[in-house]
Amino acid sequence: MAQTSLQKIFSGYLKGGKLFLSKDALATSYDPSTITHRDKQMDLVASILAPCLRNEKPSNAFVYGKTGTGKTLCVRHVIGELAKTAKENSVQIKTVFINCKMKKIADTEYRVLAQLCKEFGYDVPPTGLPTNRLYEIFYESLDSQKQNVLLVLDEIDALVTKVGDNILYNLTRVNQDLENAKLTLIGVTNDLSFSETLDPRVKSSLNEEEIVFPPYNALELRDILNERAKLTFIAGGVKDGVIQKCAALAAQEHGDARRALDLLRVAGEIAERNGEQFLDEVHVDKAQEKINVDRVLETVRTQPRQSQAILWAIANNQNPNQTTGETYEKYKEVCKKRGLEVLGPRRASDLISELGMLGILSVHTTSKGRHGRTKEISLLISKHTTENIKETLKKDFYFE
DNA sequence: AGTCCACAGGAAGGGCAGGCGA
DNA sequence: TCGCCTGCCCTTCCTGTGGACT
Repeated sequence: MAQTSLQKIFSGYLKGGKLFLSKDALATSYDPSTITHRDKQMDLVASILAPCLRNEKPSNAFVYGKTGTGKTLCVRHVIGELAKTAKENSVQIKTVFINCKMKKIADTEYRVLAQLCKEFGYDVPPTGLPTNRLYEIFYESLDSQKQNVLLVLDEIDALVTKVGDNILYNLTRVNQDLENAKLTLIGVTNDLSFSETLDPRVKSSLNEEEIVFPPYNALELRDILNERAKLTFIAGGVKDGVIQKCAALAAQEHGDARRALDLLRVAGEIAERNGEQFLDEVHVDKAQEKINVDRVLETVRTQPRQSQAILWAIANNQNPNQTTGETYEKYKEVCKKRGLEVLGPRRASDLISELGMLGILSVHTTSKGRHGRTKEISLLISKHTTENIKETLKKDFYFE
């Protein structure tokens, strides 16, 4: 029985019209040959980094812009072109990209340094050495040959929030001790007020140049989508209005191009799965809903058990506006039933705040006068998504 | 204006795991 | 083997706080 239904799916898939030419152009990793609506920013990055080609040290720079505004893509693109030109002219340039949000890879001072050492061919243990020793290894390897090193720290705000700006202070000072190499830092962040939080000494040396990437507007997003859609879908596969709708929805979410491309891809996949010949606006609506649910479910799945227990307690409480104390009591019951260890109220309060930061809960601190000060907690997701979460926690993690 | 509640949230530190070097 | 280092999760202790109540 199951076999025939599987075969039905496969033969239906084969018989159905082919909608996609290739999905590559909608992938996050795709590097287009030309980047639309970012000429000004790319020129600026290029002119800042150009001194490399004369073996001079470029200024350190900060790149600001919200998610999906093309910061990382443009920086990578410019550096790629720079490396090509350097190679043609026999100039020695090394570029290192580090994403500071990569958990367990580059989210602490030690790990960033370990990653840097690795880039220069020195394998250091994932933990154990004093940080000073790592700095020494890094400086030695960096200075081992005459070269201009461009170090791009993507999502630099995540690193500084977590471990402070000590590491940036040390990295901006490193050139004083180098004889052969020159190190240039390029910080990429989506927090526009990030530099305000830095130590003034770090700020002045790191913030020598600033490039701001404004959000894309709906028209710009439409151009980007049109270009990518041509490479992705068969001619005539996308109905009128689809691109506009994706662009408009993404423009509402602070002009996020990544979001727009995701919408288009998921909409295409939904249409293809239904065996349809065209992609229309209904598929975009479905894609929007699916992306939202998937995002939340993925977040919930990857949370630690204790956070899941708290979420379970909140999702199963009839009261739409719960307090910290109330939530904590329910959470204790859940732990008892599930045989989990019960965390202290202090830690539980932090976990509730973290769920708030993830956009799953709405958490507001309010004062109820005589009745104290507390957090007001409610679910920030739709009823449909909440049911999905409950189902997932029940099925995958045996909550009941 | 002062009191009081129910926490918020910062600081310090404990305990554990993983690892290095002598 | 031991002392030391780091990261991580957590507890304990403490001070601070907004606003209803007196």
